[in-house]
Amino acid sequence: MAMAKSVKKPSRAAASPYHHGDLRRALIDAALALAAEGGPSAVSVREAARRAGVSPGAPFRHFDSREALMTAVAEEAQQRFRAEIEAALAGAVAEGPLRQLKLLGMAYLRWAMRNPAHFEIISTGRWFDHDAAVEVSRDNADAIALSEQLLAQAAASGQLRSVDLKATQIAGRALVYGLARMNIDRHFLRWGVQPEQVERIAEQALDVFIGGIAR
Amino acid sequence: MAMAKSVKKPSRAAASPYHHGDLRRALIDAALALAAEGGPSAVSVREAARRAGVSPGAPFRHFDSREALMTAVAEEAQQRFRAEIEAALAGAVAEGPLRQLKLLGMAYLRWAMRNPAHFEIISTGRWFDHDAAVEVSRDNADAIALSEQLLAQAAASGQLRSVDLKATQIAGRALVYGLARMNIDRHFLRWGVQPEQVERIAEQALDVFIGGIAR
DNA sequence: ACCTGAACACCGTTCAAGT
DNA sequence: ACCTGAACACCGTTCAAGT
Repeated sequence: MAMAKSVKKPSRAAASPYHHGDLRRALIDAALALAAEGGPSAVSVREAARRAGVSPGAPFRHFDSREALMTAVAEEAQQRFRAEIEAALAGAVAEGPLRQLKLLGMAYLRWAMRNPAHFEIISTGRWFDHDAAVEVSRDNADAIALSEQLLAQAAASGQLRSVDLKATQIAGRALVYGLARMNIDRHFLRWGVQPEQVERIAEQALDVFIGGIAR
Repeated sequence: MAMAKSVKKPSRAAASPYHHGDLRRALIDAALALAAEGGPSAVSVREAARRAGVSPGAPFRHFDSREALMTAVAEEAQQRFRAEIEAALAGAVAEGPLRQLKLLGMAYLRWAMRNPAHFEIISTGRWFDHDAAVEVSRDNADAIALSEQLLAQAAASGQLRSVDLKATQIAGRALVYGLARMNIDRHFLRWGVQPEQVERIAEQALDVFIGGIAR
């Protein structure tokens, strides 16, 4: 009897619903997968629990609410987003400020367009409590500061047409966010742009913008 | 007894839950109000029914599903959106194409920013079936055609820097959609823009863009 | 300490029954 | 023809009880 028990335990470590191991992690992964499959609204605590093989109440040991789970999901997505942008900028420190701005925009767009549901979660703000997501807020402030700095550099070396840096900065962000959003909201089909052309046309739009602000 | 009945009927025409009069209209209005109060996700068939003073099943006599109700709401919102844009352009037929583009953008942004929830419904596409919303699709195609025409006019009279009209057109739409979306998603607070400054800064961003594409 | 399973208050949707 | 009210299958969340 004691032996049967000791044989059973290790072999059923994954199958047994009791003592999961890292349920918190499993729930975040399930939520990320659900979002990728059906959008942020397809994330449900009960379905995440089902996929993790636990009862409907179990997730509430790890997250106070569905919103708290979404906040953790957002933090995870934000980390991936940031990593992609940092990698893109790492090899471009020697470039001019407008070139760096373009690379920043392209990295932003690439990730947003290849991970539309995860991008939607971190940017829409309806899915979780932004103030509770420390990393998301910090990364965002960092990105804003970086674009401000690059624009100031460009202005200082006489590369810009407009003197209104704040409006230029916001226009630039609105452009990339708008492109990412048009992709999420399936606007490109109405604009006659096929899915495989979206990244290319987005890059061209970014070129039009940067060409426009440049002297 | 017959008299009591004939007295009762007219005086309770509104209070009596039976034979509503125009339940369809009342449900659309309730849904519009719910959206304005708590965003599109706050629209529920049951709550709309409650506000209209009918039972939970009653709405399904008029709408096949929640999505069908949202489609009707979107059609109504789209009509208001279109009316605002047409009014703004009506007095500008004599203006140059770039000036008309700016007025088009400003009218778009004004309505989007003053009716964020209704704008979100018609533009997000997750809230209803776009193919079932004939008016929304038609209006959108019209707006695309108009901006294309204005840009072509500007190009023909040598007013543009870039030759890539398609990319320019998409960049312009991404800019205004991005600004409207940043407002919905509360990004402007993170950018240090107070609510009462949003429309002004959006206009400045639009000026930067149009100044940028102009020769 | 961590999870189950029943429970409660919601929601969308259906359908027989009422007027 | 139009609406009620009960029902069903969901969902988020709580909580006593199990291990």
